[in-house]
Amino acid sequence: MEKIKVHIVGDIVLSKKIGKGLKKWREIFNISQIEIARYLNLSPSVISDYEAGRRKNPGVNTIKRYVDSLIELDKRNGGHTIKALQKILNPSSMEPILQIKEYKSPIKIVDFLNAIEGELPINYQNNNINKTQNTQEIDERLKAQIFGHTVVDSVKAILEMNGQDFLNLYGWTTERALIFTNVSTGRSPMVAIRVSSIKPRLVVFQGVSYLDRLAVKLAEIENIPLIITKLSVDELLDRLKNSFD
Amino acid sequence: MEKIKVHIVGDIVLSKKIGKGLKKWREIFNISQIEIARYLNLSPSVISDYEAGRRKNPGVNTIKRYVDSLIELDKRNGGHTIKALQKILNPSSMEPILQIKEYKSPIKIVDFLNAIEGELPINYQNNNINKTQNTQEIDERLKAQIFGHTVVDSVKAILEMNGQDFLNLYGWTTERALIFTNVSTGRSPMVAIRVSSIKPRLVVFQGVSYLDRLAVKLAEIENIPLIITKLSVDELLDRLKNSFD
DNA sequence: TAATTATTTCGACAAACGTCTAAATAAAGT
DNA sequence: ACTTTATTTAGACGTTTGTCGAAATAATTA
Repeated sequence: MEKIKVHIVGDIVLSKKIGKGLKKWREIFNISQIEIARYLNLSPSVISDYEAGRRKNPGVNTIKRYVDSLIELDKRNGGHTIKALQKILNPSSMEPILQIKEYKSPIKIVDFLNAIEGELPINYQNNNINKTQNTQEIDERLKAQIFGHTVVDSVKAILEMNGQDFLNLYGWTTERALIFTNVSTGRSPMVAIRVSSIKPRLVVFQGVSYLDRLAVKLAEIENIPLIITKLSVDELLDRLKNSFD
Repeated sequence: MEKIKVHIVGDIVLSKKIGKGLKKWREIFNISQIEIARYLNLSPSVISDYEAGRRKNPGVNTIKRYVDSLIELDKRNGGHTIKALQKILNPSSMEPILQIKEYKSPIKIVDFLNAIEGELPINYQNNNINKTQNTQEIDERLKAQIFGHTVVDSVKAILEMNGQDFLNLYGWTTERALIFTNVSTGRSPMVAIRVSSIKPRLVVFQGVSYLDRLAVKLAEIENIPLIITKLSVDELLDRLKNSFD
């Protein structure tokens, strides 16, 4: 919110014509001069004077109060303009999460892999794109530890979650497995991880019909081990529920 | 560079004490009051008055000239502070962006659509999923206005950008067209928009071979008009460059 | 077409700004 | 300790801002 305000104010102050800058943002927020005047307890002609550039060097308080009014009035209108920011501040439904668990002690990825009958994708093992991805290095990374897991229905997640929601997948640590069920190709979940700022330690796909090449490549770029399991959703949830305690 | 200036100016104007805000940035740039005074052809006491908050509501030109002097004097001294700030505020390469433009005045989406020979996807028009998506409502939304556009190579964008980079696509307003080139199915770009906090006003796909159904559905959920263009990348960039001035 | 609402234009005026100059104080350098 | 440089403080004054209110114009609605 504050960051957006800094950008709006900075943009207006640096406009070649301050008045036009004010008007531009008022139009973006879809608010009338009369509404702003009422909010600020000013005559409507004052707002028109501002936007017409009657004064060549308005004071900074004028700009601040004008921008404040845009934001507050937008809020009152259940405002779309700052809706994305409001979404960030108010987490929405967690329904796409099927199971989330923090472990009492860290678990090695190789043990996790065994518990869910997971396997590395075939072309992951034979990949020549990243020459460092040899057997020895994969073994090294499978020795890494995780502290929890989150199971997500990937279809629901992609449809219902936004950036902030994505952060909520991580519990208290990102050192965890992120498990996507009903995946199909795997591209969408991996793209979502790609654009997210926070990365899991391990990604597991359940329900793969055809593993997408870009998904594999993105996993490599992110340096995240990618595992496939052929268990059903119920069986997977059961195994996870009764393990790692 | 301009972005840094917007950030500095916005930060100063929104400071609880403008004078302290000015001083903070002067100290960051490691420049003396006397240097600023010389640059601006003012008496040194004037700069001190500014920073001491002698006047409660200084004019925007005062702030602009002060910040200009910081930037210009830093440039003369090798630009070290500017370079450091660029790293902080804009960490990675902007290479995936092919073109970014702010319009001098708002453009109707319908006019934009005509300029790039854009069309609505077939199943978008006939879709029954969202019953409100009838011809009349689509026409209404095509009357909406945009204030700029960003053209992005979608393959490079997905591979090289993270969440913060995605915000950089928006210039100074989200009321813009986001144009993805070399799209193929369109699913990845639309997923990326899905998980991003900030949404464009309009999405354009270039280079579509098979339009993905999920991409269309995501556009509807986000309430973002989705347009397809058959122009080549070069032709598209050319048309955009020479339009909307 | 007429009524209503929104915006623009402009004169007026009290308050505040922008800047100078002079003198004092603080900080840095020798 | 002394000198030099940087910064602060305060009085003064011409210029500009912020705002009101009235009237006119433009846009929207009935």
